[in-house]
Amino acid sequence: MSQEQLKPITLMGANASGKTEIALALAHRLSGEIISADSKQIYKFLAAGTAKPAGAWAEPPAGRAYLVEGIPYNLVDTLDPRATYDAGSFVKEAKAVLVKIQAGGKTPVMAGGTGMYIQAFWNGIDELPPADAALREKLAAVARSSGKEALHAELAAIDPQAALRIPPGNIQRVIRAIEITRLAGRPVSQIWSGRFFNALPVHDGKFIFLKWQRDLLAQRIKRRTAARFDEWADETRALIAKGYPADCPGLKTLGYPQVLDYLAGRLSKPEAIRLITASSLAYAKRQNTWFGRYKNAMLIELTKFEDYDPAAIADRIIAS
RNA sequence: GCCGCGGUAGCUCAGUGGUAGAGCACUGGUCUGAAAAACCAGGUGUCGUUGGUUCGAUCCCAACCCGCGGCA
Repeated sequence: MSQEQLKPITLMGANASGKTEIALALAHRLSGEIISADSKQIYKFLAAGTAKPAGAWAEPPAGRAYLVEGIPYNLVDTLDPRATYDAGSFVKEAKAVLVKIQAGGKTPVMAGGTGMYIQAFWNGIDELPPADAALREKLAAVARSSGKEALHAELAAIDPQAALRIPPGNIQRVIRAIEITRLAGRPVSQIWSGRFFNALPVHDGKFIFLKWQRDLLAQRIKRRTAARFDEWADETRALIAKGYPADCPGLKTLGYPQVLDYLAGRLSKPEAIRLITASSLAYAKRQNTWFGRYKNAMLIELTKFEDYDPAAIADRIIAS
């Protein structure tokens, strides 16, 4: 196996675009292992709701692995839904996995739809203070009592540059900017190096963006949501029965709030499916906007259903 | 058949005698440890149809069409 063949393949695309099947086809052909770049499939017990690839945990002598079609699928099904996860953790873990895969003489295939994680992985992220839940809650309380504008003004007072870049309505980012500035002791705008944004990802290997024509993707999402809804409802009911709070990080995932509303009788099944489909589509739009920036990615456009042939697409990627 | 209510954006609806607006949807975009998150921008229209009154009607009047409810 040459060094060239051990270079990673990064496969990006919106939800329901069929990345998993293509990644598996690639792994079969290249003797590869998959690294999932997905902020929600990382959680245990969220399967139907996150379209987690169906697999099983194996405990071979070589080590514990989640296997899908016999292929190790890394960074899925490992985290408790009560735990938080973030881009920094992903970068650290994914880098370790990448090294491990290559050391084993296999080809890493990174597949996922979480653009921020993929970008953080390739561009790196600046050394920033980690999240401080207590501080965040304090700042959120300020926004609740005095308003978002007041919190934004607080940011403007300590870092006018950052305040210009972040709209007052985006309270999450306002809080994060204040958090960094306070914890680091200097303005966040001076800490941002610009390496994360303002640059195309400096990737190694192949860099692929799988893009469906919108109306076709809408049909795929609609079909998939309806098909797995009952299983999704069972899964969610079981989580609540196990004592997981409805607002824990794992359940703060697209669609679960609607499923919870359905379980509570606040939404009918067709209505829940309609709402979930709509927000999945909105999410797909954001994903495509994100990946669309990557002019250095190989674009695979799917404009009819027949275009989706995982084996053929895998061959095309390998030949590129 | 009669009575009542309604017909305005893709949907649910607000509104005015000077050609119209909200929420959601939709379109484009932003993004540094919550990212399946959190945001920013954009109104896309035969105001059911046809007449009448008026300088001017989406609004007032009449007839008609359609929907819902009630009475027959």
